[in-house]
Formats: sequence, C-alpha cells, structure tokens
Amino acid sequence: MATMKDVARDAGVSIYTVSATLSGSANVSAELRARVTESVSRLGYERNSTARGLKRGTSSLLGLIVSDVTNPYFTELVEHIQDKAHQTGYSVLLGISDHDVDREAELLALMRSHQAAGTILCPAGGEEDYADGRLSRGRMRLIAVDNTAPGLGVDTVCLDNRVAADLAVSHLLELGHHRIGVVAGMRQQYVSRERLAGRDAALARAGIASDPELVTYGDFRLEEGHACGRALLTLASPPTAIFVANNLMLIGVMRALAEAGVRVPDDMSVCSIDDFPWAPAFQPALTVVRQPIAAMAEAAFERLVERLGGDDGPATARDFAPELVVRRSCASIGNG
Amino acid sequence: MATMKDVARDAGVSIYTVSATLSGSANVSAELRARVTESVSRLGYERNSTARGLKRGTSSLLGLIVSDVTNPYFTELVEHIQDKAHQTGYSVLLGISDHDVDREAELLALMRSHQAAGTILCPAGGEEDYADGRLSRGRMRLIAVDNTAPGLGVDTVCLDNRVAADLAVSHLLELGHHRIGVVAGMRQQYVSRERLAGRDAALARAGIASDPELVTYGDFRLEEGHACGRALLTLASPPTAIFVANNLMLIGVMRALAEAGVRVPDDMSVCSIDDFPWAPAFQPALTVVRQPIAAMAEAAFERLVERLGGDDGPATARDFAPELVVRRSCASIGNG
DNA sequence: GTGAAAGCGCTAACAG
DNA sequence: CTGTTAGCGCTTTCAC
Repeated sequence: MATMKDVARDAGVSIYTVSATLSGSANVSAELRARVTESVSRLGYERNSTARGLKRGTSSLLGLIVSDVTNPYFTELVEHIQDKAHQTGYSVLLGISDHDVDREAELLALMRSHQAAGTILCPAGGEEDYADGRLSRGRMRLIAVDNTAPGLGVDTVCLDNRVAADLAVSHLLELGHHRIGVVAGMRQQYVSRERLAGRDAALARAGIASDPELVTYGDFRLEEGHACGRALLTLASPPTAIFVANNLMLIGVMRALAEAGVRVPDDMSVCSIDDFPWAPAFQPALTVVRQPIAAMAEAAFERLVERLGGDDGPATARDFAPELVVRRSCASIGNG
Repeated sequence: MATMKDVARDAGVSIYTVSATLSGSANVSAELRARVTESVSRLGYERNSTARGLKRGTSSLLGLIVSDVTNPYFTELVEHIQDKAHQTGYSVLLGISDHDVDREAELLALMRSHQAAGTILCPAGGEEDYADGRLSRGRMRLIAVDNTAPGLGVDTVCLDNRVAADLAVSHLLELGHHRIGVVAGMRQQYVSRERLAGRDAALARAGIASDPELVTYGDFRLEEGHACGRALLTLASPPTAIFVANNLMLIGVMRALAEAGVRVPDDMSVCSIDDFPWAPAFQPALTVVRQPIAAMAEAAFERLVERLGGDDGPATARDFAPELVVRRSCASIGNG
C-alpha cells in the first residue's frame, strides 16, 4: 500500500503538503493541491487511520454497545447511529454485551484501546454495577441510551419509561380490565423498575391494588417472555390482559398464548412497550407503546458530537415521550 | 492514560519486558512477569491498539459489511460473526452498505484504512460491479457471504439458492398450485438470479410454462415486497400462491394480502426464503425455507481465520443446504 | 532473560 | 505557502 511519503515523492512535494491537502487545510496552493490529488488517485493511496489515530490521540471510531442486536429496538438504534456516524465521517465499532456487565466492561476497555472518540452505550446493569466508576475511565466520551442509573454522571437519552408503562396499562384499564398480568424486565435495571413504577401509578390512579402474583420477571428475551406468559396462564385466577415490558418478551408471550389456544384479543388483551416492523403485520395487529427510536438515536449522537466538540458541562438527561399505537390486540373486557 | 513506559518504570523493568509479558512471550521470568502484571493492574493500564496496529501493520479489527441490519438474516449474521470474533480476540467494525455498491466500496476502503485484518462482506452488487477488482485491493483478506458473483476470485459462503427456491416452489406445486406468483430480488444480484433459476427448474420439472406476468421484482426490502404483492393481486388472473425471495419482502406481501382481505392460506398460499424469529408466531405460522445462518457465519469466519493464518490457496466456495420448514401458510389448492 | 533503540505512517509545531 | 522534524505508543531486532 502506498504511503504518504510515496505520494509526496510522486507529486514532487513535501510530505506536509500531502497531509495538509488531505486534511483540507487552506495553506496549500491550488497547483500543489492538484498535483497531490492526482498522485493520490494514481497511486490509489488511502490514508492510514491507524497512524493518524496514534498521532492525534483519537480516532474516527465510535463505539456502540448494545445488549442484543437481534432485538429490533437495538437493531434500529444501530441502523440510525450508523447512519449519523457515516454522515459525520465516523465509523462504528460494534459491541454486543449480551446483557452481561462484565462483557460490557471489556467492550468499553476495547473501545478505549482502539482510541474511539466516544461510545454510545445501552447499559446492561444497574446502579451498583457502575458504582466503581467504570463508565468514566479514560477520556473517552460516553452517552447512555435506553437504560441508565440515577447519579451516573453520564449523559443519558431515555424513554420516559414511567409514562410509557402508564400509557399501556391505562389503555387496558380503560377497556375494563382489572386483573392485568405483567411481564417485567430484569429487576436490577433502572428501565425495568421505571416501567413497573409506571404500571403501579396507573393502577393506583384507578384505585386498584397490585396483586403480586400477577407480576412476573423476565430478562427481556423471547424465551423468558414465553415462560412468563405460561406462568401467567396457569395462575388459579389468570389475568384478562397482559402488559409486557418489551418487544422480544411480547413475542414469547404471543407464542405461549397461541400454544395454549388463547385467542387475542378475544380471550386475552395484550399490550407491550416497543413497536417493531412486524407488529402491524401480526394477526391481530399488535397494540404497543412506541419509542421514538430515530429521535433518540439522533439525540444521543448529537450529544456525543457536542461532547467531542469540547462541551464540558454537567451531565444531561433527555427523556423522550412514548406514543400509544392502538391496533387490535386489546379489546374491552365485555367483548371478550 | 498510562502507557507502557509508565508500567515499565513502575515495575522497574524495561519496556520490552512489559510488551513481552502482555503478548504472552515465554522469554520473561516468572518474577518479572508478576511485577509487570501487578503494575498493569495498579495503573489500570490498557494496551493501545492503535499503536500496536501501526507497528504490526495489521489490527485486531475485522470488517463486517451487510446491506441492511434491520433484515433479520443479516442481524443474525452480525450476531454470530460478532460472537465468533469475540471468542477469537477480534473486534467488529460494522458497515452498512444500504444495498449501494459505491457505499460498499467506501466501506471497504475504510476497513483497509483501519488496518482491518480481514472483512466479511455481503456483496450488494453483481459481476459487473466488481469487474474493476475493487474487492482484491490491498492485502486485506475478504470473504463473501450470502451473495457473490461467479469468477470473483474471493472465498464465498452461500446458500444453495437454486435448491432453496426449488424446495419452496416444489412444495407449492405439490399442493396443487399451478399459477405461482413470484416476488424476486434485484436482477443484477447473483443470489436473485439463482433463486429465480431454482424456481424455473421446479416449474420445468412439473412441466409448467413460466408466465412472465407472474414474476415481479423487488429490492429485498419491505416496501417493494408490499408493492409486488399488490401487483400480483391486481393481475387479471391472479396466482393462487406466491413465492417470495426473502423475509422482508414476505412481510410486505403479507401486509398487502391483509389489506386486500385475502386470507392466508385459504385464499392464497405463501412461501418464502429466510426463516426469522417471528415466523412461527405469525397467524398463520409461516412456511419458509431456512438458511443455516449460524453454520454459514461460522464457515465464513473460519475461512477468514484460515486466510489470516497464511492460507494462500485458490478461492473456495461453500454452498449450504437449505431446509424447508413447513408451517401453516401453504394449503393445498383444493382446500382454498 | 533482558535492555536499547529503530522505526510503523502520520500530524503539527516550528522555521523559513 | 511549504518544508523539516519530533514524536504518538508500541513491537522487535540486535546486543549484552
């Protein structure tokens, strides 16, 4: 592969002129600039980002760590972040934590090691996991998306999870449901607790006591959603509706329901958080609370860019408003 | 951030000893090794991959270029490759070509620029796009997955696309369907042409002439699948079954069918290539031809590792056998 | 078994 | 406006 030195020799200029030309510096005469660009394309020269990164102490790499790419929420997030990164001249180093905080820590170290300018992280853990300050190591900028922990000291971009759950449960309540099963996420995660809190708020407002046996806990993955759905179905007094905390567990619940011959929404109403491309194509089309993923991805990215631009202000937190998308998976209890 | 020099000073050894220890060289006494490891953890030292990459002329980065992460096939591929990479000490630099060969070329240059040891590419183009040899630039090793072009001179890992389409169409034929609509992929792609050829083979074997108006072309994305589905429905003499070339277009077709009030499988049988997590949860559960994605990802990865290990043999091509997964979206024509 | 030292390809401060 | 030069942090040959 040709190096800058080769280009300089070929163009009959100094190595500085080549570097300056490639970086778009104004201090190069039009003539030399032309000679350089010509040599560059003739030699098929491509700048070595590794050397550049070493010298500059930072690279054009951006870390992106999600817990599970196969979850459509994260998939879409990856898509949007990738898109913004490309537009801005960054590349994305992708990490998958698989919901494991140790793996996540490894990945963060990796991003630092590759001199990533910043990293967008969907944290897998809860407050205690981050108490050791692992998120603020080194000088790599970090933005937390989706999940967070209070007092983390990191910029965050989240859904307003309380409102989201409240929206879903209130919808069910309005349809006349009183016994609403819950498939919640992992207890240690702030996002799970917030969603549970939103559900409690809706119940409290309706004057309904929360029956603990109606609350099951999964890990945001399909299999446990399936198990939770089954557990709810085998209750002595099963619910008439189920609120599911995320998309993947929703699919699991739908499978459990189908296997048990429970019809939706006739026998059971179902509402979850997270919209996804297949939700409207289901029979019945699924009623969900949608997260504005594109806007959230953009906000996270913009914040990161601000930080990279030198912003050293205190950590900010942005909450995004969820939206109830009514389709056909929830029916009023009389119509069951 | 601490550097190797800092560690050396702290441990009272030379910089060489630190480097050798970190690289697991045998030429370090147990005592010095211990002192080094201790200093490393005390200082929180993390090796700078950028400097390492510059010096070594290659990095622990692996490029992975897919055309669309939101396609579950690619999502799962990303998941598996990522997994293998992690196990082997590599990190994944993700690129999304968005089905654009120019973008793809940019991404390839990017991977080279970051000294990626190798790249796994799901090519977006056809033979003529790669005639300029753009795939063999530099010394970065390349493996093509999913799509390819004959005579590319690159190792490939693909589905046996002819057999896959043949399997799907034969299934429909056996159920008594004669007018089988087709939603094919982009014409310039080899993978599309192969799938079409497989369908032709099945038809020929059954002694059925191919009606050109039954063949529509999409771009492997949902929207065009939707449009193709609609087009097929509005034919003067519509098909009784539809064979769809991939998962995303299948969703589009299902939507079009639902909108038109066409019941599956009662009024229309549907079969596609690509299984995905939601296929069994659909009403009706979808009959598909499954690609062994995990095995394909593994094969691609292994091949890349072989190449990185110095294998300089001629390009190899591996075809994987598809599997028909019969669920409930295809019915015999009499039962319609 | 250990250390010293020469760069990898590039950027940017300094000189002219 | 252009060239020279000193490293960035690391690996690795060559001496000891």
